[in-house]
Amino acid sequence: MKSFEQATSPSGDTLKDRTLERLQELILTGDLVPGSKLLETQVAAKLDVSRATLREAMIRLSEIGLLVNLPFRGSYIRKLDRLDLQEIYSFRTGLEKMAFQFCWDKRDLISQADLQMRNERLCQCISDNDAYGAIMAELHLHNWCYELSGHSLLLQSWERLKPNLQFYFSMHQKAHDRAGPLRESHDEYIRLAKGDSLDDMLLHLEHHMQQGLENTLSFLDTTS
Amino acid sequence: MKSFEQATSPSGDTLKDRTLERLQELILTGDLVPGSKLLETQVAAKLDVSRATLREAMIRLSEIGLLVNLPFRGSYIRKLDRLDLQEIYSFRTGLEKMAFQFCWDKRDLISQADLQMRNERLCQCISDNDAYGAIMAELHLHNWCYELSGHSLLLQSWERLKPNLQFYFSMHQKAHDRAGPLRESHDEYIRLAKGDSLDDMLLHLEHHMQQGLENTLSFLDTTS
DNA sequence: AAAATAAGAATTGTCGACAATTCATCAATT
DNA sequence: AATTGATGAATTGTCGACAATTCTTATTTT
Repeated sequence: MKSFEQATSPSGDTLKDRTLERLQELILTGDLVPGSKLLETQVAAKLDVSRATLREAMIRLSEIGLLVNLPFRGSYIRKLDRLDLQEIYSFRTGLEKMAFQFCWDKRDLISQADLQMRNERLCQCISDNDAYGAIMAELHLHNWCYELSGHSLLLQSWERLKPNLQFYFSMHQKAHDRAGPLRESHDEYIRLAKGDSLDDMLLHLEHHMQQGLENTLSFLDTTS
Repeated sequence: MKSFEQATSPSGDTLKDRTLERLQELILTGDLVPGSKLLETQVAAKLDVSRATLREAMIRLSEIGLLVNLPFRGSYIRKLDRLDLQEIYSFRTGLEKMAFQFCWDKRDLISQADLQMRNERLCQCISDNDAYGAIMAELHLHNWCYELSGHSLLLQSWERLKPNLQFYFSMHQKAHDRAGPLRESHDEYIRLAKGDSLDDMLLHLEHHMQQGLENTLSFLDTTS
């Protein structure tokens, strides 16, 4: 018997899953203010689902880290401070280095063309001044190495981390309306990812991520 | 206002959490056979909780990977094959390498003494032929670098991965009643972890993990 | 006036019941 | 005989109500 198909997209057709996505969207777009408390009855009514269903969705969001649940005291929208961001970025760096190590020998012409396409989509969004699209395109670009690695645990970890990045990017963008964390700094990334030296790629990753972090960190002094 | 205290031990005093722990224990001890289906009504009755409470616990176990949930079709106890184990070990290797990179400069006499103690506890269990205790002691030993790293995302990832290891060790031990994956092979690990060369430690980690994997993989041919 | 205490309201945790979907059985068709 | 299709049972998904806990506010005490 074939073992269970890992659902490539965990967004099933169950109401709980759709609720999860909608709530996540509400958080990511900033409709729900970081630090504020989520009243289950209220949110359930807003999303037109029962509390039980909402709670099942909230558990997953807590696991991801977008929500902080205190037993009997409620769930709060995650607040990101400078330290949290540093953690996210350093962890992301480590994950992506792993991903490149695993995917390195699996690269071929098809996957390289795929990478190229993702980059072009990103550049297009930047040209169009489409900040939100650019964020998504950048994340999709970075998805490449995880998908290619064929390492489900690694991909899973990245998928869990990604919403946190998206969350911060949205916050950041909302606070300072021009898109911050983006630029054409991916040229080198692409070049090395197609190149022959894994070590160079890994080294560049550290630099690339560090720069991305500093580039975004310099703003975070709005609220303590 | 102080931001939310990350609960150091997520095992809160809520029934859902206790249920999670008990169900996890049932899986880890092998009372529930891998691949078998979990009937919610049945398990809920067995644990003497409502189905809603059980379901909330099961969601978390699905996230960890001990359960596989198929919408409308049920939840199954995870089945580990050779490939899964390889993934777990390679991911674990990457995580622990990250952990040592982060904790390296934080080592001091106190933490080194702590490491020593954990190793001695492991050796004690091995001497006593306490297989289960040795498994726990080994995991606790490896916890050291994650705790010391002070990196919550990293620690979290490890905590999520750990039950899968525990799961396999128990399966393994149940299938071949002598304790398999353990030995005094941690001497070198300890020595290098206390030493001066991070590179040597990282290199040894690859070796240490690879050996641990091979040591356990050689059995897995009981059921396809 | 400040701190401690106690009722009441509000909110989260838990439960049992109903709805939607899948699974098992068996008859009908080719 | 094998495949298809329908019917009923079993199981999961979803809901609304009750119980336990926390928060608020008023009252008392020092």
